[in-house]
Amino acid sequence: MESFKYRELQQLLKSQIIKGVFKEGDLLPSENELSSVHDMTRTTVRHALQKMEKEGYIIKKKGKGSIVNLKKKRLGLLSFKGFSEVIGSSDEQVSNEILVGPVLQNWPNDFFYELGEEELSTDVYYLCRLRSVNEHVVMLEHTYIPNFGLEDFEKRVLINGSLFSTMVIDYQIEVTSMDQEVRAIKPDKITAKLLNVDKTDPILHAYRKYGTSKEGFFFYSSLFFNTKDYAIGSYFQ
Amino acid sequence: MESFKYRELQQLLKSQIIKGVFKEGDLLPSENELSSVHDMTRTTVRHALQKMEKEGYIIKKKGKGSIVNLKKKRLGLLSFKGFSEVIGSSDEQVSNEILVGPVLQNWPNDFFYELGEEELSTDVYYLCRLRSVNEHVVMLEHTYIPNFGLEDFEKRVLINGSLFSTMVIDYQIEVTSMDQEVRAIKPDKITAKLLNVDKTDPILHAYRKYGTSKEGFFFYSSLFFNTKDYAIGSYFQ
DNA sequence: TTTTTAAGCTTGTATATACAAGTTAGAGTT
DNA sequence: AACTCTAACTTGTATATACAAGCTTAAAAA
Repeated sequence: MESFKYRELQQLLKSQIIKGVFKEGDLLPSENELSSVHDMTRTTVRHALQKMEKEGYIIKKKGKGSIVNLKKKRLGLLSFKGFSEVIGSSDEQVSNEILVGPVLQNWPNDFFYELGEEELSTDVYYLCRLRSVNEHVVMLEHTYIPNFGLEDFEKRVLINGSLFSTMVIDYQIEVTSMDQEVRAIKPDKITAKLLNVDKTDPILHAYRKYGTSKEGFFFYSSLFFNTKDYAIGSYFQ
Repeated sequence: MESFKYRELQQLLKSQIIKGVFKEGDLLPSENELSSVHDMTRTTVRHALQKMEKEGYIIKKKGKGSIVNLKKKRLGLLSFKGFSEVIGSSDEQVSNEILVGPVLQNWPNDFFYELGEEELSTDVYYLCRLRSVNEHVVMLEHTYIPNFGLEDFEKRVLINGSLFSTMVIDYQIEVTSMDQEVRAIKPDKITAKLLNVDKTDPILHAYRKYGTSKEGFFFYSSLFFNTKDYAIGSYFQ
């Protein structure tokens, strides 16, 4: 583990944000305060904050401060959009049901991404989750996480129901990239039933490969979306 | 126009990259060279380069230099991925047919995004394009561009067949954000015929709103994808 | 010839400092 | 009570400097 001052501050602030020490809309301590408290120059503090802004954790405002920003622009996160309103900020109810808890198993045959030798030599955590918005099922996700030193992963409870948050806080692994393939398909029988759609209804399918800050560590998802009630919204900048 | 040293360098390098002074894979001059040539500290040069890296124009490598990077990660750009190979880098043939050239017209009724008063008070350029890969039709795109001082837009030829490049070079307008809504749908009769799919085949649909560097200037697209032969690939970091 | 080493390039991290410019709250005025 | 303006905060831009660490190449050693 390389250890740089700016990186340590970054990790600290990030975990504080995720843990709720600083909440959505809060101001972080000022750059001057952070620099004196953590005994580093403001330049170093700014370096840390710039990285965090780039990753979407905060928004910096001149003359104001650094504002905590959790809902937007997190990498690979897709927000569900209603036809007129955005979900999450309003009073929509989002639920996250784990159908199959993290279980250690072998890799499936004909896996959807090509795997490296190291990956193939380990077993893999499989996780199946169902997401709903206002009682409407919108997403079915199959996740595959290689068992590279994830201690007691099957015993962890997902923080905020989020795999990403859990990885950052419990394992200091940051998701840094995402590669995705999207298609419109007709659902198979089981998927149709779980998503509560007719077998003639078109659904959306995505294969994903996530890259992380841990060298050589990737994890994978196969996702099915019901876009009848809610479209998939995404925002890039 | 605010004028900062780092911003001037940024603009200069960007335009040099787009004009081809520095090509894909080239190394930019080193930070020390840039700092002495343009009479600024390396810190200021680094500030400019960091912004450019964030925008995807370059990739910085420690010990190596700043590498020009045009093909990847440009905002809102979706690459088409074959089931095994990526298109564009290999010898796949991509064609871009304009079905309806830029024509000035009124806004359609019930437009898919809510429009501002200023936008509604102008007319709009409509553009309909069909993209194919190896004779397979993969995308149908309807684009709507408000006529905010776009001189002679209907006479322009799209640079590299790209609307984005044309806007940057001919009008100095940079696309800075993209908001998108995606659904899986059954095609209507006309769309099915254009995309060369059966009317029972699921296709992918997206509404898009693009934000630009020009205050208050947005443009819009409605896109239909045939994902039977090629999935939609995207990569984020 | 092959390998090792070192020098000289590159970017990355960090300190110390100064002034510019946006925001806000309170003292003083009207 | 309502207003103005200043003082004190905030982040943004910029300089000058130093050393660390990754990459490349060419000289030196095996």
